[in-house]
Amino acid sequence: AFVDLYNDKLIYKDKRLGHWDPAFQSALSDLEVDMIEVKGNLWHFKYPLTKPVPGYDKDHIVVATTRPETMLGDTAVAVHPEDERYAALIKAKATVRLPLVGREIPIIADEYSDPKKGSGAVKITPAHDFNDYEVYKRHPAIGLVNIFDAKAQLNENAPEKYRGLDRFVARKKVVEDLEALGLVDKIEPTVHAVPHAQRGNAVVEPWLTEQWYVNAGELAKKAIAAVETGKTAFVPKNWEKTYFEWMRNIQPWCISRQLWWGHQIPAWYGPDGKVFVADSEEAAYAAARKHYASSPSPLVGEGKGGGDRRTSAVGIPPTPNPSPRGGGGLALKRDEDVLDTWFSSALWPFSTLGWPEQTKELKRYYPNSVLVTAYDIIFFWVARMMMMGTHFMKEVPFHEVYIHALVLDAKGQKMSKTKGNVLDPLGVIEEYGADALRFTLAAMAAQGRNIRISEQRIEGYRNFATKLWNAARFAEMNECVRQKRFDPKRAKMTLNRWIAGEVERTAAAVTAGIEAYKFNEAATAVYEFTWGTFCDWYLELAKPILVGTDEASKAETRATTAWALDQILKLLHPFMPFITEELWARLVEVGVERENLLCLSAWPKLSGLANAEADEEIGWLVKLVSEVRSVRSEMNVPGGAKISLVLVGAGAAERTRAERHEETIERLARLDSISFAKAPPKGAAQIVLGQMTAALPLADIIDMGAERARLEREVEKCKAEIKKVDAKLANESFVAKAPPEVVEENRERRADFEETLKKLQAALKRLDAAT
RNA sequence: GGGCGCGUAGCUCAGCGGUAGAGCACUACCUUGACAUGGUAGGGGUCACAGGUUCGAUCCCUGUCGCGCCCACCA
Repeated sequence: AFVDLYNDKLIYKDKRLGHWDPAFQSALSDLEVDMIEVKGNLWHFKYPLTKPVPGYDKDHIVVATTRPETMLGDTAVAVHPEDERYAALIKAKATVRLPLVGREIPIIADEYSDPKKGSGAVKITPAHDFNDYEVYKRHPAIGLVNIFDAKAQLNENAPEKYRGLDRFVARKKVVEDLEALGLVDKIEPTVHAVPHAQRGNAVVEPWLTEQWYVNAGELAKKAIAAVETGKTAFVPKNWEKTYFEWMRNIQPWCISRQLWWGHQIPAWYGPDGKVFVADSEEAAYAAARKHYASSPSPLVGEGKGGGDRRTSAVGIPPTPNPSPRGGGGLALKRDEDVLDTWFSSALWPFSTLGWPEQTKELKRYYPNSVLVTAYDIIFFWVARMMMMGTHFMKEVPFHEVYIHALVLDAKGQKMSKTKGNVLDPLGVIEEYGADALRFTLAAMAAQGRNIRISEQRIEGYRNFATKLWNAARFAEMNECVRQKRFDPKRAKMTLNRWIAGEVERTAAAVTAGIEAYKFNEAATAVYEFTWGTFCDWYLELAKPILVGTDEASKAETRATTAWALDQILKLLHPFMPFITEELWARLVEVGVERENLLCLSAWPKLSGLANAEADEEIGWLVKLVSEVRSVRSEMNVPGGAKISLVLVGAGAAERTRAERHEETIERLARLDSISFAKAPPKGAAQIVLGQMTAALPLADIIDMGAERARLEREVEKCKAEIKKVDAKLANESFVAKAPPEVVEENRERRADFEETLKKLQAALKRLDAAT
């Protein structure tokens, strides 16, 4: 890949400023720099003009810096071309005498200087500042003076008295010397971010080095287009902004590293420094021999090879050439640097599949469907895979990039080995189980947001696992065993029809959540169903049947329970693989054997199970039981007190339902009996349920004053709701402009509240009559 | 300095142009036959603030304040 890119002129060697770690004497990039806020000063220095300038009333120009020692390497002072304060200086082509050094340097006009900052004049040190280097490239005439050696000590380009000094020692000395000369205008304290090398913590120094670069700007074009045209899509989509932001401002990618591990760069240098990039040393020699045969004999000697880039600027002794090779006295020297690890990582989507051979695997698995990763790796890896993939394979490496959350510590800090705030997953698993941890991560994986790990949530989901285990145990105890060829569509009982429909809805929600990478929605759907629907209602409603004597109903309910539990295990398996697999096996210790492990079983695809009648009937049942429980609790009916329920105004359907589920209702609402009547008995608590009023005769148990207060509260709530809806409906523009179904919905809502209100008022009246 | 994002119940967080939700915590009751790692019922929110768009804003837009992350060497 390196050779190909080189031949396409997309890899080149360039001398540029780079981050330099003086402690390790190597060029830095990527991950290796930390910005640290540091207290420092902003020193304002006066640079004297070499001669007075007409139209400019001072004899000097003020520049400011946070790194005074760099002034020894200044080669210009820049002002903004439109800055009127300095127009005369530009017009006169004025120069200043660089203090301490004596060099005469020009005042130039460049857009880089910002008239609003400091004095509006900025010193230019092209060899030691990135921005200044850019200025230098626009004004090459000013030249460039490198004043540091590889250890960031002052070199021979600095005045003699500073040579050999460490940069920070020199900083103090320069300031002192300028003060002695009266050239310090002022000193302002400041706080600024200073890049530190992560290993060793040395302040990084911008330093001229020769490195290998990839023309990332060129490669980025196709990678940008691929995302623009949707060939590759980010999930969630907002990460595309980040991707574009980076790709459109991409800098040449420095790929050489001064490390002794890694892929060595396949470049060999002839004695005159001519570079031969080739797949192998043999090929490099062949190319070199060919080259030198047709051109004048190469210089023989040392120090001109490409491997001595560090010596070109400062005095590190050149490495001796390795032993000559290939005969004929021609000796090539291989570049000592290695490739940035991200270079080979960028090739990963296809190099792992046998590329450049056109293998079966490459054909089948490139492009990939989805890359799953975290956002902190978009720059380093995703973007580069996109560049290399679109370049070498002419096709994106993957169609989707799912950016998942980062797991942060309890304080919301990114976990890092360096900081030592890493939560050990093994410890969590030891305490709560791997399933609980996994479920927690899924449940908290809302898109576009990080996860702050919460031990309480993990504990909650551990409890959920226990709940599931106990539900399975209940099923086992009640002989709910798997039936071969069981079809929930053929269930006759409303309860079983209902749960089948609920399973179908849940399966659809879980599937949709997973497919959209909304794992929290999927996890929540299966959690709510399992606990809130299956355990809290279905199993409770099934109990009377399971302990009853109707064998046909019992059989159907057992089979349905076993089936529903199997569906739960399947839906839950991606989130809780261990407990579900275990239960999958245990549930068939008696009964029909499994065809497969759970992890190899088909994902539920259900349809046609929903049944509106069943939904309505069970919904009614749930409501009735809940309301009775609520009144019992609010009225402080003692737990042991058995009371009876009188249904007033029940229609035929309600009567049938009440009779069919009599035992269930009695059990769940803790009732003695259920009866029907035209009017409620005296001294009863009354519950309005649609057309029907449910009365609980409690005269001798509870305080009727409390009942009156409870009903009045209900009335108030009802009135408040009606008032809200009325306000809406009275608004002409609402009725005219809102969608008709919304208006209709509100009318219905109003009618429902009105109905309930009437019934409540009637109930109150009866209460009054009774007391 | 540039970019991205977040302020919703006490806490941790979902959600969303038209009835404000979960878990934990809290209160009361319940050792009922799967489960006290449980059950039942409840209390608790001007959805940061201010404007704007809209019939209607927690949700969309703008601004302010507070917080976080990423990128950027320092005049």
